[in-house]
Amino acid sequence: MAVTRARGRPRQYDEELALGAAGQVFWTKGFSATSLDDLSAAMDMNRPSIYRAFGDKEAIYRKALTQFCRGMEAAFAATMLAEDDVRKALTRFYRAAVATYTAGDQPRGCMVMSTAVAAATSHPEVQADLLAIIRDLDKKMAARLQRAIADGQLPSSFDARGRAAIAQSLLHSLSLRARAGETQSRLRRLIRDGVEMVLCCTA
Amino acid sequence: MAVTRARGRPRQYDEELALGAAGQVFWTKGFSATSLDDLSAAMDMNRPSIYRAFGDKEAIYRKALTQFCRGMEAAFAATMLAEDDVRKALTRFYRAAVATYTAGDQPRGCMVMSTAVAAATSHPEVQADLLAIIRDLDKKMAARLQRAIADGQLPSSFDARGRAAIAQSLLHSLSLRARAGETQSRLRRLIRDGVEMVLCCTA
DNA sequence: CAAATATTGTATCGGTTCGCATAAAATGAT
DNA sequence: ATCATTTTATGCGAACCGATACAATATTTG
Repeated sequence: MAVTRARGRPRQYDEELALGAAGQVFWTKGFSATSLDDLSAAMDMNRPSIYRAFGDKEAIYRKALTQFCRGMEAAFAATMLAEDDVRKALTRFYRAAVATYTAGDQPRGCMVMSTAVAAATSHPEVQADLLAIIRDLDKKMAARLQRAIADGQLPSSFDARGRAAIAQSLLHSLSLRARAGETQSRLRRLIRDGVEMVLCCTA
Repeated sequence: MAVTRARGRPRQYDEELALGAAGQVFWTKGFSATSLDDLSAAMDMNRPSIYRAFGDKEAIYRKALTQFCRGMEAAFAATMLAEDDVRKALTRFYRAAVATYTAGDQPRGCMVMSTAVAAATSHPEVQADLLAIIRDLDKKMAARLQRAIADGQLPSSFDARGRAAIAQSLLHSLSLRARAGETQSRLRRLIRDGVEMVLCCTA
């Protein structure tokens, strides 16, 4: 059976693409510095269409943030989960993160940490999103460390949950420093030292 | 000799106080979400007076940021430098940081990390300030760790500079998590684990 | 073809933004 | 008392803000 097309006038925009374009603007300029005209231009949609499709400015932002997180999860899977050796996995993960943080004309860090944080106080739902994102990564990270324990790469005394938070703090710092314009070499060094730190066994 | 008063109409505002009031608003709402009307109300000055006294919005923000950093430096001295034992010093420092990050009705994190980061891409001078602030704390932290080595509390093989960056990454994470609304107990635990991490000797 | 449905485009609303021009007020100097 | 100087206060304007009302367009269904 053929694909039954929707009833009315076919939409010109691609939802995923439009949201991605919106995300780029938010990522660069931040939530409140981004105007609907900015979004309209980037998404190639006029404002009424945007409202109809995604809701108001906060709703657009949150949808774009969710999309960004899907990308992060994919990157986590492609680095942390795809590599068996924990040390290599962590290194690949951080390097991939820094690569996206510093990509483009100017470094932007992580969209979540660079833009959601500022918006959190004035927008409770964004704050809730932010907390959920952080805790989710804590969980994923802890699970990966737990796996390393099961694989015999880390001692059973290793505190996976505690270290997971430490591991994420490194990511926070990399994002912040990247957006601050820190040099690649310093970021690389932080990764190197940080990985050892996260995995080091105090015994 | 008596204090020679200024020539014209005496100013009603106190520079330090007004800047502090401005900083509070910026800290809570972020740079671009803060309007001059917000500042005018908080500083108890009308807009033209603000412009005359501090310049435009960005200049006000940067001055407020500088004032905030002076407070941070004082806190650093009161905790890290006043305490001889490194472990206790670090713990006191982080706890003091979290205390200010979570003070008030709603947690706001650190003003620098919560607001300057978002503004950095659109305001190059703020980005430069941000980088300078980060590097300055790296230096101060490294010097303190170096002192601990000299005091015999850490082995001479201890990499003070590398660990200083790690130590600051913990601070970044605490700020971020605080603003995200993380619970006090989780923040405390991160401090506990983090201090051990920073000081742990891989040897 | 006509009706129903969905998206797009025009045009605009009321409110807010930043920055400034100008006047008023308060002091010291002469 | 008058002038010079400094700060405060009033008020404005051009631009922009987010959001919506409404008409036009394009497609499926019947």
